[in-house]
Amino acid sequence: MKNECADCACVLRSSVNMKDCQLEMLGGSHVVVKFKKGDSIIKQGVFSTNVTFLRKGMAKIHISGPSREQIVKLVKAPTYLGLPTTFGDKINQYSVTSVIDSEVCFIDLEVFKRLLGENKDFGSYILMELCKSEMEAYRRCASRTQKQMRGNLADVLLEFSENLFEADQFILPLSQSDIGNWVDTGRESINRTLSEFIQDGIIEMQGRQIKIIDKKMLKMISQNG
Amino acid sequence: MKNECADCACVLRSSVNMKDCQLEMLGGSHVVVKFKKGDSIIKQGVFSTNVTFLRKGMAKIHISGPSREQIVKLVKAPTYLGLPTTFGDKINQYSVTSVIDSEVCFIDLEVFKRLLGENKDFGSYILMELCKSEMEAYRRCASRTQKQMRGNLADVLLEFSENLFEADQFILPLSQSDIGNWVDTGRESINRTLSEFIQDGIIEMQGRQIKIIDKKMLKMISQNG
DNA sequence: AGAAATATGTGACATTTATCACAAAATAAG
DNA sequence: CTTATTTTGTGATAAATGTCACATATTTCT
Repeated sequence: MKNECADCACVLRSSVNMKDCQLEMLGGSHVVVKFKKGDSIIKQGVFSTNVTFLRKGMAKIHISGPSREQIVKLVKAPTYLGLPTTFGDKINQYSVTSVIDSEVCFIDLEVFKRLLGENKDFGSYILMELCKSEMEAYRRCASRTQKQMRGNLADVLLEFSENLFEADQFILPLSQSDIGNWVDTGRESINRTLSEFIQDGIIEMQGRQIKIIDKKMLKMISQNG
Repeated sequence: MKNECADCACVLRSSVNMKDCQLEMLGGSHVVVKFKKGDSIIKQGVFSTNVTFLRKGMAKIHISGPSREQIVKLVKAPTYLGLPTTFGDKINQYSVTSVIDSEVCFIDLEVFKRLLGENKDFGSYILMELCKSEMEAYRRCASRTQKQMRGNLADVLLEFSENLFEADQFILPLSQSDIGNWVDTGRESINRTLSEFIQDGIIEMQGRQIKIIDKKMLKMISQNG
């Protein structure tokens, strides 16, 4: 396989000054693996000694809660997967599953750590990422629990449209019951609320193809709760 | 004021190898401030250039959600406060308020950053802390949203008993409405559920003095949800 | 100490969401 | 291409919790 690590790393190059020898070090210790839609990339409870980087595609991060599986967030490439689970413990604390065909780069943990120590920029980049995602987690949790259905579903649709696909039209990569697991409700409620949105002319839907018609209204719903 | 930084830092010494010169650097750039119960230590939305370390006491971390204030977690000394908010952005992303009389050490951000770069142990210690608290946030959020009242309140009581005070008897540092803001419900529900627990002989209560009688039952309630 | 503000206890009632049940459709598997 | 499995659509009902309304304590402030 061609060494695609420079590509991988170029994502970081914009913000991080990475020396060629460090790139080589990365290049020498990585494996790229393809995952199909629905394949498990990281499994909660399993021992792991790799840092995982999502090169292409999209994945859901989920954790098994007291009664059901909870989707914590959806991420798109390029991004590291499971940094917190990698550093805190050798045992994965959550699962990651691809939701569309994806490519993942597995990097040896020791090499990664050495890099962190050697390259100050890289270290603070990772630190920042962790901080951002922790803050994000707090905000989302507060949002989820305080808003009700319509607000939460609006958030999900906006998240797809604005962050994940950056388009007003997209194909939902999740089933309705997954969305339910994301916003803490049953699939039935999701289904009903989607129907309401269609009725109200906020979105159009055919199968999993979704088109956002009235984004302003969606934002209103997201805000007022 | 006597330079108490060696004390402060000794917390880290167990896990981190900190050189004396580095300790001195810290010592030269810190200010210790006392806070009374209820005082605001960090205010969401305010500009900040300090790293904040809780030397003594206990504090609540809270964030303003869409409709009300959400308590994210309670922490006790010794611990850093607001690392994620300090690094991600110069503007505080959440608030921290002392819930009992406390002492806080303000450290210059630049000095802290230099230290991070110089001392690899320290850097990875901080990294780990961030990872742990992110994982904790995920777990808690899933728990909160999936359990109902009794389960959540049981969790809160156990958190006080096992982690914060490490005793079966303690004085609640939060009002019932604060607890409501913590577990996403109104003060009325908290009140009623506390009464139930008393009725069931699980706890005793006089004013804010709480005594846990049947911890086993409390854990049962916490688990089954 | 006395007044004002904040916190607690408790009932009645409305609302939201969870749950169950079952049919129809769409996808995946052989 | 046909069968099995997973998803989606929709009604009826139950259960949990949010909300409002007051009374009573308790704390804080001057």
